[in-house]
Amino acid sequence: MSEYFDKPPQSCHNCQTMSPLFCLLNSDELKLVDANKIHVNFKAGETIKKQGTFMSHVLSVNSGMAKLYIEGIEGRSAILRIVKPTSFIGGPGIYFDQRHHFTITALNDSSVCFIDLQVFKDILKHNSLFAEEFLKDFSRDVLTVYNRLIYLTQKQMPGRMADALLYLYDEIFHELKFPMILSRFDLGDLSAMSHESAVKILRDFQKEGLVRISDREMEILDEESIRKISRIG
Amino acid sequence: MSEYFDKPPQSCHNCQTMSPLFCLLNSDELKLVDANKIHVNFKAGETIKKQGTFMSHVLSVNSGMAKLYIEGIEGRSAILRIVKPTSFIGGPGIYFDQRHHFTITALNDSSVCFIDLQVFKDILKHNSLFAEEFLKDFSRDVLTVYNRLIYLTQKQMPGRMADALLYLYDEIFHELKFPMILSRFDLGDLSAMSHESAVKILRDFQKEGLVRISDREMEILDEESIRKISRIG
DNA sequence: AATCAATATTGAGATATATCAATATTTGGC
DNA sequence: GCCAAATATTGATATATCTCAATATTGATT
Repeated sequence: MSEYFDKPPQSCHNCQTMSPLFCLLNSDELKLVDANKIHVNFKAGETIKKQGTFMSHVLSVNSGMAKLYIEGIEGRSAILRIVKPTSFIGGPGIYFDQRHHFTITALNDSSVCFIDLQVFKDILKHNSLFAEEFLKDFSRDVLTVYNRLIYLTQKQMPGRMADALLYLYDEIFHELKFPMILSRFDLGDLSAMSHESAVKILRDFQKEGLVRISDREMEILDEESIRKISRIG
Repeated sequence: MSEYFDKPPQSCHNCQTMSPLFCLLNSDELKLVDANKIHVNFKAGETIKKQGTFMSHVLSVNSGMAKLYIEGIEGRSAILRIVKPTSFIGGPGIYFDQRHHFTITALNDSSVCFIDLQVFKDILKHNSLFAEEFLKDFSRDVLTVYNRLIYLTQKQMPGRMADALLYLYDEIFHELKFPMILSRFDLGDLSAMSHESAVKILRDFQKEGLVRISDREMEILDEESIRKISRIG
């Protein structure tokens, strides 16, 4: 009995947390998705999808935050982006090799729908508006990676950390004060530096009054200066 | 009557240098492409497409090599890939914002077809086999960028240079001895280091007998060692 | 409340890498 | 073939960054 029935599997038709992409489906298509989806809850820290595994489904995150990262060399990771509700997660594996090319880990308790990949592809083939929007989404993600490639290879640590903070502000929380869901290790993985360096840079920012870090909260106090540090690298 | 008529504009139907993607078009679609394409020759060093400009066309490189790079911070560039014939070039701008997100410069004399973007999109919408192949192509490119992101941020210079050389061998020339079409600046941009560092690393490789560099030619002498350097970073 | 494990912090030292400046070499244009 | 400009090379030096090791703090579990 327990958890299994706490949240009765609801139909996609009256789902309040559907990712915007799926709003473009008509009733029949939604029914198809409904019949071929699996809904799973994850606890903070759990792995939602593991890099390298077969891509049997695409994902839609209904609630909770997650980090999406590439597992690189000798255990090091590069966080590509933070996933917030409600968003679709596909990736280059859909059309290339049907594998996941990143790992997704829940940062807090999350609720995720897994939609059968073949069903997803079939719908995409027949609904061109949906296809266009999917491609737009995918392309936006690609541009984020372009951007990350540039700033991670061409800026030094303070600039990279500033970019990481601005990313959290601009793209994820839209508030200068936000809950610090990322560990120092995570911040290092997001800005391509060791976690010790992440600590030191943040300490410097704090000393100069640019940010305030208290228990599980981060506040950008001097946005202009942070943006300047981002700019001058 | 000069260059204009040296190479009479040939029809796409009997084009011998069509990129593989376009081989999936039927006769009518090819006719449409034919009627809405422009063919241009470039000299070595010329800019084929400039980052930031409006994407009115997609490209197909018929002959010649080119470098495709992102213009980053303070004039620094990151080469994403080397373009060889015959290949299609689109990019994330097609579906996101109709802009070019990289610059393409001819490395030697090149011949390029520009295909009207709207025509391309229309065909894509109606030919699902073509669409699938396009997506596969695009996804492969994205994975290349993923890969580059990891190796540029997680390996040190010798590993990055080894990867650059192996990229040229594995993906572009398929021969251990190949023409050195890239300058030291370019090699630096391909492996995220200053051109002076590129020179020094190559000198070290040469001293240890791993490669041979002579006028405009590069030869990988000890592939195993180069692969090992790539692996251990 | 006590304990253990994970995370965070710090500073010292080692290392990787960029920058600068000087010189050499190559290349394209005349 | 000569010249100017671009490219390549080199070594010295400055700087950025990582690694290591030690300590502190926090969080989860009992």
